[in-house]
Amino acid sequence: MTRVLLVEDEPQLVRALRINLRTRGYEVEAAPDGRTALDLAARRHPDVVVLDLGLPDMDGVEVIEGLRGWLSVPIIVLSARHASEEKVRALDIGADDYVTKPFGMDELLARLRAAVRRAAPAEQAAVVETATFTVDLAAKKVLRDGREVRLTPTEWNILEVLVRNAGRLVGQRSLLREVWGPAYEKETNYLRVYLAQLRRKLEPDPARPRHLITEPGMGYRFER
Amino acid sequence: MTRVLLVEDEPQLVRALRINLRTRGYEVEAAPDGRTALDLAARRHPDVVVLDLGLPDMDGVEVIEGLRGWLSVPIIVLSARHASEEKVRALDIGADDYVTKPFGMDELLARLRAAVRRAAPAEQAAVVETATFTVDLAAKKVLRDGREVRLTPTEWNILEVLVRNAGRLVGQRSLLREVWGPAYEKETNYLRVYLAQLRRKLEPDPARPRHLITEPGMGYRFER
DNA sequence: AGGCCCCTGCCTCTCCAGTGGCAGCCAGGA
DNA sequence: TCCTGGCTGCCACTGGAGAGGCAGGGGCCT
Repeated sequence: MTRVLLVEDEPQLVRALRINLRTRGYEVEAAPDGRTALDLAARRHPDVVVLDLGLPDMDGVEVIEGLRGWLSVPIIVLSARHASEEKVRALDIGADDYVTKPFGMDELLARLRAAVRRAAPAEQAAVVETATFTVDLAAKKVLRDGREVRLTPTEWNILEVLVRNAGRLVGQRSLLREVWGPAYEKETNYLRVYLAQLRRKLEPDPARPRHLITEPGMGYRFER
Repeated sequence: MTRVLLVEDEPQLVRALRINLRTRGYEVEAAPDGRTALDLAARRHPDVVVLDLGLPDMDGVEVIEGLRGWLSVPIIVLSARHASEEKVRALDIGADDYVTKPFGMDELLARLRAAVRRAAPAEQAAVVETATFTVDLAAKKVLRDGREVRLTPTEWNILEVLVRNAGRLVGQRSLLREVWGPAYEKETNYLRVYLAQLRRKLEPDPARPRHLITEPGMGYRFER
């Protein structure tokens, strides 16, 4: 199911959108202000963000910037402002679409579908194999020697981020941000504990990891 | 360079868009009708398509359908029709954005940038090669003779700054500022130590560096 | 009530960052 | 010709940050 993060402060509009999205099979998380939005984005990992630029606590531009850099999902901006500079600014700092109020519900939904469709192909390659274990990203399963390995939610989240960036280094901060949220960027000890657990469950020789590799001082890397 | 396929039958609009796109560094292919558009798309493989729905020979919807299925680049639709059903239809059969005429040139260009940006990551190849080693900026890896070279965080930061400015001189102050921060602009001895370490790890003959070159009294330069 | 997961605290160990000392090279001046 | 000063490269050393291992408690969900 597609998760939508709806950032909007007008209750009626939230209500209307929520109903429309729900009936079309979307899961909706609503945030009435920027702070809540950033928090929810970190904790719930939406597939797409619908963002009103006129929020009570922060400038919409700040919200976009707060999301971009670590979240790559599409952002569709809603705004009452028709001015060209506003649109250009929002699009250039990372928004994917800009819809001016008042808007037709049908059009917004179509733009949402288009944005989600374009973002989708990125999640291909749902199965990644190594010499000792197999990760099925879609099914959320890990097999080792034909047997299923049980991972806790946190363990799975970490493994998922690393596998999606297979071969690339993932910095400690970005890993912490993706799994625990922006407030935990400095808790590097969490990583040590959970990487050790993952290695115990997955590596043939946990003392000499071949797939879940530490880059001292920088981060971690998954190698197949 | 980004190649734009511009499908539009009004000569003035083609002219205006062509000039605007050219000056911004895009390569422009123009097609006045649907048949030409499909033909050009097949032969020239554009990176993005700007498509007017009102064409003399075919319905714009057919053009979108003719492109989609084998071409995955973004399609931005231009149209004089504001009706909601039109937009929904175009977006649902594969368009990525829908801009109604008359439109602001700035806005169209911003939407174009957003569409290209979203499609881009697939073809990024942040890899720089020299005769003796290879730097992969995205994966944060350095290969030498097929083997991976381990760099410490500081070593990597320095190498990254130099490689991103390949061929250009990087002043001692700016290098210190980028790696250690503004407070360290005078600690030129740091550079001597770490450049020596990098040369030992990467240069074929560290005593006679070919890629990490000192410009006495000025700074350092990376040459491939 | 029980189980399990998340997080913490402690210990050990590795190794990187930064320091200081010294030698080589070059250019300019005595 | 020799000396000197500035810049660079090389090496050894040390403090400390960061990494892993282990054990245990608190809290949430079932």
